[in-house]
Amino acid sequence: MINIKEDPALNVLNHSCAHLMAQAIKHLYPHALFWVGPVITDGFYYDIDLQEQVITEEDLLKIEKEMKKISKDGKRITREEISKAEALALFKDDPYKLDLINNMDENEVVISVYRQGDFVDLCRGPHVESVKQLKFFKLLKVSGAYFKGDSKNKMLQRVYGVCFATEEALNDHLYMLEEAKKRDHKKLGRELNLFMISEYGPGFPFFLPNGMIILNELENFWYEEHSKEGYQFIKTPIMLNQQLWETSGHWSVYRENMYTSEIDDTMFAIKPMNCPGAMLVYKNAIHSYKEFPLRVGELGLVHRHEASGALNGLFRVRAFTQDDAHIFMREEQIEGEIIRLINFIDRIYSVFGLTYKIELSTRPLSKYIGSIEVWDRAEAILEKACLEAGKACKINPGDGAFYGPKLDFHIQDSLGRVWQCGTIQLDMNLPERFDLTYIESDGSKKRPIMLHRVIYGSIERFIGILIEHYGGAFPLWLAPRQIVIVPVNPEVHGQYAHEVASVLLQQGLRVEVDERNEKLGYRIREAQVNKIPVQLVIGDEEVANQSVNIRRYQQKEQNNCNLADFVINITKERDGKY
RNA sequence: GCCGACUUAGCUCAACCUGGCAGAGCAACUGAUUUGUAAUCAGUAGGUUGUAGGUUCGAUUCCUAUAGUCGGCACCA
Repeated sequence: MINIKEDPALNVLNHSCAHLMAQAIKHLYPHALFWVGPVITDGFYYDIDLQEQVITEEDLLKIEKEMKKISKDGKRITREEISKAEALALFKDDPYKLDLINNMDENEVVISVYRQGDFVDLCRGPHVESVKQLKFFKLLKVSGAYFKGDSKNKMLQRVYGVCFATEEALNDHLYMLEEAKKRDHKKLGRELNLFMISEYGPGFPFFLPNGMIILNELENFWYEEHSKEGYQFIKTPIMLNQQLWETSGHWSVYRENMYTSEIDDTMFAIKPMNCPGAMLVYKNAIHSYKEFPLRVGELGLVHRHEASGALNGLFRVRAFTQDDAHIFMREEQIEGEIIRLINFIDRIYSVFGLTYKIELSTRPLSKYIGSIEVWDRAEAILEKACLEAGKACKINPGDGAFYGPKLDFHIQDSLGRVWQCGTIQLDMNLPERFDLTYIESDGSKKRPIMLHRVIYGSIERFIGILIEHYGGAFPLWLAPRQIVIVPVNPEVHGQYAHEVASVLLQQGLRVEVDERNEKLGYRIREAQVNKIPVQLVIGDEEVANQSVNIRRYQQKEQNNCNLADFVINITKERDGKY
């Protein structure tokens, strides 16, 4: 997907198109006031205060029409540099522009306005020379957006659009958006019977038999890989009492998002995070430096009361499984452990062919605990580890958790939306709150360093991302239905078909025999539609040669292969994920 | 939670604007057909139109509320 914001030519084009849209909206809604209209990754938007009026998606065509009219008129776009006083005078009736101008320092920035016909806007530019150049655009959606991004402020209306230099480029982009919609995990999840969400439990996903297979494969894979990395595993309770959450600090900070229930006059909360339980496990024994780094993993089911409007298929749910682990160590072990983790995460993602970006989130400006020196040191270690591991790392200033800095791994879905999956977080809070200790080599009691980390992030979300990433056509090891055997004539070839099936079943492959009373073409089509990786057709020839005829998903060619070789090849493919 | 849109058979959609017996394709089921690589033919069944109110002689259609879903915002794994 093209990043319009980072393409210099498209950036200018889209920015100018945002102005064109604003001009058209001003024509149609004379009372409209405009806040800002920036370029984003997939186009542009403008935030508008329509004062009681509403733009709905139906109105977008009308606005587009007006934009085309203005574009045809072909007015030049001109730049003027003005003083702050002049700017304040020019926009004296526009509180939004006054807000912007008042926040500008004349000595630092040049204040400029751009004019096109009857429209003038405060803007840094640059812009195209004439509105005539803005021909191939499309308004895509309209939504609400809080003024200055703060939910305490009033909501403005935000209209999104996109602009290209040629009709082909625009059409390609729109086509791609349509294609991406076909990969939507909610749609594929229903079609392939992977999961469902009932209105009786908004945000609480149900996994269906096919989805369960994917879930189990991912969990098995996770356990295997973590065992190799020296992890131990635990399972901590779903519910723990109020006192524990007070100790962890969640009761005061996170209470709104926690589900609670009273048991025998004591308040309990369903865990929104696994850490406090893991702390109790650590404290259950006395630990020595010799055990470090102590890696304790847990596939932990957590529940969080997420805002209703945030829910979105498997991407955002109220109950999910974190592939959590807590690692306890000495300070000098941090860097090595983090490098090791980055490589581990990289290896896992590469199995799925997922690309990702790492970001380092640093100390928040206000709400944080611990000393600045400790934060600086921790951030430096994270950044260094990232560089040592050979990964680029963008810095997100002030985005860290209150308890420590973190490295976040961001993966893109099919619509180009970015999801945080993996994260490595240093925690400077919980070891203190739970008074965790270990015995140093000199016999003294010391406080261990602890970090939390996840790789999938949430298995539910990760499955959503995988569904879209693969477009529902999973690699063999993950495919819920791996092989369909289609006897040409079930009555004649059915017996051999079942013999083949039982050989494959013994290898732990997921096999079905489709002996329905339907034409071969029908059954093949059905297997293709259901994105089943391997179809084996069996007729006279195959029975005679003790062979199978192989056709793969989305391929037309067929190959004959004797059964024994096929079994070897297919199991090798399944087990060779990397 | 906020803004907007949407909700009709298992799925995809029609009828709604302009109130008057709720339809189609796919899937399912039954029968015929016995099939060589993306849809064989015929038939059957499937619905308190998300829910609750209201307007009306009459509501899937108009109005109100509510739930859920989707696109964003805010939040976030």
